[in-house]
Amino acid sequence: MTKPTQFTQTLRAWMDVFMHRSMRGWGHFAKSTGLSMPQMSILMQLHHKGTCGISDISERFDISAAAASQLVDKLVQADYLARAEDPNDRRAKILTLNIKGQELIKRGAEERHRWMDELATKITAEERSKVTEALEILNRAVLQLEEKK
Amino acid sequence: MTKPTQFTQTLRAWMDVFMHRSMRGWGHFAKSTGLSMPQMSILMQLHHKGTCGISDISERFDISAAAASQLVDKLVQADYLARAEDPNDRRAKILTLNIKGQELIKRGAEERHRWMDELATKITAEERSKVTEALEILNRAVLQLEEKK
DNA sequence: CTTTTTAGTTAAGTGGGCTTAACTTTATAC
DNA sequence: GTATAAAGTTAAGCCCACTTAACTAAAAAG
Repeated sequence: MTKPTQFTQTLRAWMDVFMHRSMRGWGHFAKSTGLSMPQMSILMQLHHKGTCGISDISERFDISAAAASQLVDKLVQADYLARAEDPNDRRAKILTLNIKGQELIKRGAEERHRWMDELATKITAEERSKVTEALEILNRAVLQLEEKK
Repeated sequence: MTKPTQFTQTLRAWMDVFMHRSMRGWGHFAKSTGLSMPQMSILMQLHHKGTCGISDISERFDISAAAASQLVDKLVQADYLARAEDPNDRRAKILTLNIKGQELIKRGAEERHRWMDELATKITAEERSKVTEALEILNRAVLQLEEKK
């Protein structure tokens, strides 16, 4: 690990700002849609994973299965996601975002992408390609990290 | 804006993963400390800004002044922050993190920094310097963006 | 085939965040 | 100097997330 301090410091600084903005952004967006933050988080989780069961949500957010079931039920009733029976295990449910849910997440993401587009205008084309390359490196590293688990 | 698509796509991919991890991380950390997410957010906001008043919190999180006052009161009673009178405007209060609050935030940040350190082990020294440079570019761009407001 | 474990639901009750409304105190406007 | 606006606080009440407990139904274990 050569020069870990500068790397870490820079990454930290970036993280601080970036996370601050993201969380505030999602919070406001959730409020504007009438959904609570936990509900929105479930939709995001589902967007990320594609599909999951009640117990997955329970684990991810560290809440009881009962709480997960109740939250999901509201989202199902509001038509944001579908809850189907798992053919392989008839006790389990398979949750998937339906169109309304997908569009909601897309809209939320777009709002925050706007900030990134603004960011893009503040840097030159040359810098932009450097940043792109760097982020690709990071994305690849993340994949490696996730695979190992 | 030359090649905006690749840049945007990469930034988006990074953002997705990164935000997901950060939010889950903070959520779990908040729970482990016994604080709620709104309370934790106030501490983070204060860590970020250094100092602010009740009305600032009210605006930032889009809640009523009453709600902000109540949340702050709990944090004051739990000794996470200090609420002093503003000498320039005796109606207003000046909120600052005290030692306990600072250490809490530091601890929370460190936990997520551990992930970044893991990330650092997945990339070569050469890549690391590229990434560092790129993130510095982004940080500078963010500063420019914030100044303009 | 019986027992136990696992996935999920339902119900009752708790706690916390949030709101509105009424109020105090200080600053600003005219 | 009086009126109005602004910063916070307090209280009452609502809603929602969350928990525990009791339950159903299906899978796994023995």
